[in-house]
Amino acid sequence: MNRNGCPIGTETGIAVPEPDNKKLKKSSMRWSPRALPTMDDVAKVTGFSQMTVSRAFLQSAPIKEETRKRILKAATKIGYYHNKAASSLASQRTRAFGIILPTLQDSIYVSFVDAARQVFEDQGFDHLLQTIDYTRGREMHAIGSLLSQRARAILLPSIGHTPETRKLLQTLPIPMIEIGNIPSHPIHYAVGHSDADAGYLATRRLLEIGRRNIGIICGVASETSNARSRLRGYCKALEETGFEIDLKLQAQVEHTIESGLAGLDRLLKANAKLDGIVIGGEIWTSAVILRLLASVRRIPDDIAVVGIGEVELGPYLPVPLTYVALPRREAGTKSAELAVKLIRGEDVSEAVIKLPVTLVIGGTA
Amino acid sequence: MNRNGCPIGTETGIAVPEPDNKKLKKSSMRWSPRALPTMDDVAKVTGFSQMTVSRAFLQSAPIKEETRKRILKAATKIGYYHNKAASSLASQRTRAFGIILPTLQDSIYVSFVDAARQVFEDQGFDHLLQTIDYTRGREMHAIGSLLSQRARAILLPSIGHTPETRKLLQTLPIPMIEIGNIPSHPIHYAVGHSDADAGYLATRRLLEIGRRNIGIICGVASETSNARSRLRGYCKALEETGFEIDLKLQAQVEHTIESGLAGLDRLLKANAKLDGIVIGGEIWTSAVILRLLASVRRIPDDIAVVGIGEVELGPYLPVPLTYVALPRREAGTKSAELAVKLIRGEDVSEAVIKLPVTLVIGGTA
DNA sequence: CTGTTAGCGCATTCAT
DNA sequence: ATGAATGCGCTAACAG
Repeated sequence: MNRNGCPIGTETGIAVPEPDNKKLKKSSMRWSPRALPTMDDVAKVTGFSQMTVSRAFLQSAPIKEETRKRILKAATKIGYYHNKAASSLASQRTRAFGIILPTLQDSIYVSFVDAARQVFEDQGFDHLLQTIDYTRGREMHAIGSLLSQRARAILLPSIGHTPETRKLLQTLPIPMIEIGNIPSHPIHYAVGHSDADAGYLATRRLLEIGRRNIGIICGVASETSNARSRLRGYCKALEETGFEIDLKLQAQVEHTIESGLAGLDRLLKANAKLDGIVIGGEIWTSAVILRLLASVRRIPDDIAVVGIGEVELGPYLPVPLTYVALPRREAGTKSAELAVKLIRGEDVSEAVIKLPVTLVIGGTA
Repeated sequence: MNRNGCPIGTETGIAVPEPDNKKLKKSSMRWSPRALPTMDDVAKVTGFSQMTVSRAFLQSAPIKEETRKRILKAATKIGYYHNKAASSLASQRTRAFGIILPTLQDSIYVSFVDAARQVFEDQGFDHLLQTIDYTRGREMHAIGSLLSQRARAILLPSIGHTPETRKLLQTLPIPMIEIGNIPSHPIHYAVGHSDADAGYLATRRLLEIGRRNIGIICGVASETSNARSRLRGYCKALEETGFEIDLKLQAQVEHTIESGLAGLDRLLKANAKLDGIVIGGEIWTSAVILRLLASVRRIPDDIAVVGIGEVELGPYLPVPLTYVALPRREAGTKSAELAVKLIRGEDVSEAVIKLPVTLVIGGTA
């Protein structure tokens, strides 16, 4: 900082700094590959045998603590990194789990991944992250990649398996742990919640505060299982209270904000007396609320709104969001713990772990 | 769907479905591990030698197309998956790149990762994703993990290397490609943009529409290099126009919405005539704009706002966002292409690829 | 185009 | 607690 309170540094603008790197031949910017040291190299340096060096890197091997320290120090010094390919080939196993995510896009799975990662790391395991971006074809690709890397188990979203895929997944040699909406017939194991419960809880809230014309915006039921489940919970709540199901109150939309807003417009146009909305997906929540406010509807006076799933902006919206919280983080922890137990050959009491969804009351309903 | 337009399915509620899995002993839910087939197994089934099976899985190996097809079909049938550990051990190389992300949280890096992944996949490479959640200690952990997996190059954010880390990174045996704000002294290679340019462009816009008391909300300059750069660009624009730098117009805040809003409040309190704000981070953008509107300021009439970085909600805010777009996706593509070229031993013309930032004009400024 | 031989870097098993 | 021999599953280099 200079006295004006602004950082001192290179000029802003067109100038681009030159790298000052010794391993780059200045003239040609070509990278010269270098081979990494092996355990034999570390052995030679320390005077121990290759086997003892190996022991220094293993979890529980008989080795004197001082020896281990000496070896690890020497290894660091010469730039040795434990070769996992060789290690897992020799030991006939890896210490890695796979995680498949539908998308990185709407950061829904962030807390899930974070929680799972923490468990794996604490237990000395790696995790291999794959994304499929809601593309069916990429799911098998991701699984293939993880199996090629000999992941010990795979955590994957429960959404969107076709019956054929499901059959194929059944036969896989490692445990598949489905996350999110618990499927009616899990492949192997499942950890998550019931999206039907979530839809039910959201709709119940609106009914309880006296709403009678309740619409829902959600994904396309024929395509995604969680949209199907949320819609089912919505219908159940309505029917329980003696309301008729009205298709005009359902907007099944694509997974984009634009599409969600179009769905909202359809709902408003087709239902003059609309007084409640369930927003069945984080991606649409903020935009729908802002659009409602922009159209001079008061929330919750004119229209009450309940979201499904937490959104970061929720507490900072003009009216703080009322929503059904889904147990993402807990699912991450529980599923990772389950995975670890399984590959340890431990007995697990349940193949399905169902976590509760909870209503968080803000100001929108 | 039934005639009422709602999905038919299992009851909502407490009931949890039982898995119908043959590989699970019903009584104990314990997983029985199975060994995966090897190339020898495939060889036996097809009648070819193990080496020919190997060729069927190699990128460019002399093998009759019909033979390859037969082998691949048999492999699929018996559930063989190419063993990457053995493969890379034998071939003395992997086909994997590492990507390190600061966080999955604010989905800033989604388009970057997506673009990079696409390049890698097209070229037949894997990618290994690691997250460090802005924690310094985890960076070396992530790099170590990637080196253990023998990644051929690493794409990593340019933010937040301490001088010591930087020195260590210099000596690594594989190319490090820094992404995002281009550092003044890249470790090896860098692909990205200038955050100083971004700050400059945002501030210029506010000056050009006649604003005279322009504040900035950004990260803590002493901690993150991109906050430092953005602040520098902001100062440069002001000084160019002959304005004094005023510390009261700078809010350096933590990477949370809460903290950003507190910063906004400080700016408003300390500067009665504040008529422009640069929001130097996606995480704060939507919340700051909503708070301004809630406090009965008109945008842009009372206060004009320019964001740095695109936000998904931008077009759907009460006033559509004016912002400086950062080349995330292009950086993903370019950096992945660079990585591939490097490990192919190809010559690259530049060690630093600087991509332009552009002003996208909405309604907030 | 296909088969044979050797060995990648490490962990297992058995010695000491 | 340490070392020696052996082989994990695959690919490189050669032969045919």
